[in-house]
Amino acid sequence: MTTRRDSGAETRDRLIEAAAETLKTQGYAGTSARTIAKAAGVNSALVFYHFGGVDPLLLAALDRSSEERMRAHRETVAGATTLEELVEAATRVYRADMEGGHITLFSELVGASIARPELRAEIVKRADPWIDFVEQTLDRVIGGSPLARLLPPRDVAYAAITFYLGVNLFTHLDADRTRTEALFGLAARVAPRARLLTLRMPRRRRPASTESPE
Amino acid sequence: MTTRRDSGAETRDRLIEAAAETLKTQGYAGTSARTIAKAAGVNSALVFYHFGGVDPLLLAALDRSSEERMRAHRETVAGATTLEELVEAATRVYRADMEGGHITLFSELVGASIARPELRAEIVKRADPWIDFVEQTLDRVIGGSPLARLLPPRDVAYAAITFYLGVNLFTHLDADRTRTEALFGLAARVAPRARLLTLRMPRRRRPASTESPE
DNA sequence: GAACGGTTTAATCGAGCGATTAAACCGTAT
DNA sequence: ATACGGTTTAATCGCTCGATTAAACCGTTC
Repeated sequence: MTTRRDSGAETRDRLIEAAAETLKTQGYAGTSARTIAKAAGVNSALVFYHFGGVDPLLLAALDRSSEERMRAHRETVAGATTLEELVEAATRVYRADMEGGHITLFSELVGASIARPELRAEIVKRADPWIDFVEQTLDRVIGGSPLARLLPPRDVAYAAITFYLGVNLFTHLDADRTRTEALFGLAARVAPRARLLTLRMPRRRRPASTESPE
Repeated sequence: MTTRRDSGAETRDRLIEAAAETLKTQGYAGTSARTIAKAAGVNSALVFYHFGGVDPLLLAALDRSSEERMRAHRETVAGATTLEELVEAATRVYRADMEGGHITLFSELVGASIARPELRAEIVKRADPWIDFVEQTLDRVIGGSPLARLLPPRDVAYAAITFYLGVNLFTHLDADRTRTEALFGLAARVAPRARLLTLRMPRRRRPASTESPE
């Protein structure tokens, strides 16, 4: 029973949905209050009435997608207890976010924030939870192991996010997705070896004094 | 001795320079014929007279930067004969391209090509030589080693480019560059171990029959 | 049934956009 | 000296942009 009084909620919903879709398919440069409103089947002035502007609407779209993905990823990753399982879980995460367009949403806004200082602060605020998430997950799985000293979870988290952001751009150079699949294949091939590192590297404790004159 | 007749060459030069600068600092959305021309101190109609449009000018700017960087990188990487040296050389490559803004130039255009099919084809054409370059370099250094079977140079090249594109976006989330420095630190810490993989992994030649059911 | 108020609409503003054009500019060749 | 032609300029066109506004809409409340 949709009364007119609270019909704003549905309009906001449609706008957020349309904003996400437009940003994914048209990029930031092709995203405007008019194009979003048209995709939502709604008057463009409502973008400003409900959200105060285009950028706040896009951030709302990112927030919705982010919350949904974060929930899904926490579940995906929760069961992983070895590095091998974690790499496999991460592969599923990348693939899901890539196919669902969440990476595009995220990285388009990161790119857009180049020329918009006020937007950048908002994006950073939304990126930090993801970095923390990766760090905590890594720490849970390899924390305390010798590998964690070679690869500090925080730093690896930075690398993972960097790679994550790059995936979006790379897939656009790769229309038929064969190259992207090669990336997943690479991860799948490396994953089984990953655990070997955690187990065997600490064993190798030779006096490395005479190692190599370079 | 600049005559008016061939003054077009200098104008083209200034436009290319200004186009690169504008794209780096303002992003694609903030780059227009007018903003570029203003930065070049030149009438905006000359963008169309000399280049036929904004996008061709931006591609020309990318080409100039690309050629210069490719030349520099071939030199940087030429001396590397071990995987460790190669990782160190690659670190210098990433750092140089990041600080010089070439990554921004590249990835901004990749991002812009989301909504522009005709631009995307041009970008792909310009990305392939870089993928080939990484692949050939990897093949030269680790080709034939058992590591190359675990990490096929072509696939690793895809991963390197993906990471390369991500670096640009990540640095924009990282105003003070401490996180980015952590990435370089990570590479520096991993590099010395990289060679161990090439040397010691082939030795481990156990009958892998009972390894893992998976 | 009349007033209220959250929502929606159409019209509009000034600005910047890509692109075009006619005219002016000015070395150079005749 | 004069005409040529590559280059540059200012003006202009049609368009889309973000944003605002007054009026209309309509379920709710009294």
